Amino acid sequence: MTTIKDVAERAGVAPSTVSYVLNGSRSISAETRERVRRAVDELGYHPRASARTLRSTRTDVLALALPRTDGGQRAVDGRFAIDVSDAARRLGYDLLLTTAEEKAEGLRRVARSGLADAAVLMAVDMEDARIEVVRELAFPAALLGRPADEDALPWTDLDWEAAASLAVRTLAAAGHHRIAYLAPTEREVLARRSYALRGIAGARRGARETGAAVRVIRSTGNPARLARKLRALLTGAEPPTALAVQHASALPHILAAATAEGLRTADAPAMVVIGSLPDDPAARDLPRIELPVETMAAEATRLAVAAAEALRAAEPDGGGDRLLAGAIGHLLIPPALLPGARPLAPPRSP
Amino acid sequence: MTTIKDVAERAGVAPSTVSYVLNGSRSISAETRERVRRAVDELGYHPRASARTLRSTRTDVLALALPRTDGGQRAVDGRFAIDVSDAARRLGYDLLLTTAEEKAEGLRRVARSGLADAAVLMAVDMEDARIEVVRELAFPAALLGRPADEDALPWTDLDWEAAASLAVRTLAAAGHHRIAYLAPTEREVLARRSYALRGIAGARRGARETGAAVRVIRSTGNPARLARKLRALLTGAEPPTALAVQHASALPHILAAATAEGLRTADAPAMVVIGSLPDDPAARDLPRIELPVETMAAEATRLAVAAAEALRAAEPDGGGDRLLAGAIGHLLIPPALLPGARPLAPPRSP
DNA sequence: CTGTTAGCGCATTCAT
DNA sequence: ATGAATGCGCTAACAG
Repeated sequence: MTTIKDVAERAGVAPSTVSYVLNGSRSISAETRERVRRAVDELGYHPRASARTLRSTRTDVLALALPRTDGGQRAVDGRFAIDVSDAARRLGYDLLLTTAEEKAEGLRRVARSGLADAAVLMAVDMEDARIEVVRELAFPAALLGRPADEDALPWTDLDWEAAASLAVRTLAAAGHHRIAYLAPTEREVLARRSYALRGIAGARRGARETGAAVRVIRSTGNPARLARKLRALLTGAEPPTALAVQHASALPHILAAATAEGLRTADAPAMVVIGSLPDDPAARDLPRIELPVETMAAEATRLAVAAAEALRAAEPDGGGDRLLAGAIGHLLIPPALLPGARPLAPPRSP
Repeated sequence: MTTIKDVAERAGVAPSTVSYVLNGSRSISAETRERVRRAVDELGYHPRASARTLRSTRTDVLALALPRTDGGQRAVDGRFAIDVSDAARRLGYDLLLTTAEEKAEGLRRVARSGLADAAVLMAVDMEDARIEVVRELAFPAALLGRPADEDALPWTDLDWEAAASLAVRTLAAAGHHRIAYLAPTEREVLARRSYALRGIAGARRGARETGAAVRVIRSTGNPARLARKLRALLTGAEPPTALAVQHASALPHILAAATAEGLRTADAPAMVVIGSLPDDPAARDLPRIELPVETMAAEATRLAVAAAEALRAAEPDGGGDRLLAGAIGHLLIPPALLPGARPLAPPRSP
């Protein structure tokens, strides 16, 4: 309830002087600066964000557009959300969560009401409707994921294709000729999620590069169905001798099934995991390519902030949105294979 | 860039009329209402949040105060964050994440700058410094966790004490007389996190109630140290025949160690899990008491919103903060034991 | 340079 | 249904 006027009165100066002291946007004599400082402290004054924003058209808030997903995915999404929040805070921004119910409605609402300066978009699809939305609104945004059109907006992502290919090549190099690639869930594939499609493409590329037979299996969020699928795979004709697993969140299920069906996972896993969370204890002992959550979060945040600043810089002139197209940055993160506790198993002799 | 004035002009009415139409805070003739509606659509008008807030002193934003935790915990916290975001949206609020770096600084900043109408506080400690902060600022808040002082603020929580006690009693009823209780990490215990201390208290109570010998072991986030701890426990003198596990996020590690050391987890687990996430595949097959994330998130959000509304209702009078103390709600959620895929193992004969 | 005055940004709401 | 006042902080223009 205390305003800049109260502070000014108490310090015996004009309101504008207080503003200048607080923003440092002008030199003020050390003596009055001190007086103002003291008045601020004594009154516990803090500028009203809404007033500041109304005047300056900046909110110092970033929006994070989350997808609406099922429970299994939420832990991963939430992890990203927290890391983005950390990164944002380090750049002086707060983070507003936007769980997009329908289409891009939440994002649209946040952008148009001026609740945020820029947005980070999670769970990017190959052709993502939100890209059109933010462009149409000329709202600064960065993608946490790599869309089909790489020049539409700045983005960052793990190189899923390279990761999947690396996983397959690693297994092939260990002597495996029949490999199963456990992709993300059917649902994610059908939604054309970027990471899912690129992972599958990478698996296929790995097959071509090595000559190994790679069977791509779409996973499922339903544990019972997943177990049946895996059993059918491992007990069927020409079963694979190794597994590359992109559906990392189901790892415990997969390990259980693989162990039960004799894939030698317990003492020497014939398995590589792709995109596991850095602290996932289920993946810890396996050879794996981790999801670089922190790097991705930091970079996407940086790109979003950069886009917001570019817009502010361009605005005064009037040229505006065309200019921005040229300055779109990317960060494609190469996969790193972590060895796991035990070396990769050689294939069982048939 | 389009304002309420533009709309008014296009519709041939006064700005205030547009406002009334948009907020429905007054009856307007059907005819002009239509004209205004059309003008809004044609211009794509959306009210500026900062202007609205400046005037009305409400933001329709809720703050979520997150703790600063290590990676392992972040997935759980993030899950909560998303569920709170969902719940908030359903009540017409957006959610602002506040990763509290030092003490309650983030929360304080958000409250004082008027960025949010109320806060939900996560990861509550027994004596939580943030409680004092929000009371001092007269900022509406609800706790996602049960503090020592249960009447300071509204809160909701799983009844961890009852849950731990139930877990111990369940194991005892299955014939186990020596039980180990794997509590949360040392770090959480030392931070005096409410759920950790109450869980341990419940385990002790369970021991008293059943006469079973219950050894409480604090866990650790370091997998290697955890493995050593478990090995020492299971191969030491008088090893437990069953495990109650509150450190659910380390479950894969714990299962591995328990299996290796001969606790019969693989075919018939002598184990109950307390506070696992609803979709955690690692806990799925075990008898467990799940963390009711969705219920807790919804309730905490509801309480926070209720607190905000109570404050708004009280404000005009002038009575204010004293009034609120009487209307503090709680929701203590009783534990529910889910059976797991296989029945609980009888103890091995010694 | 340092400090002050005045006007602006936009939606809400009380009188008229 | 309208006009005008209001909420709060920023900043250009002005004065010392």
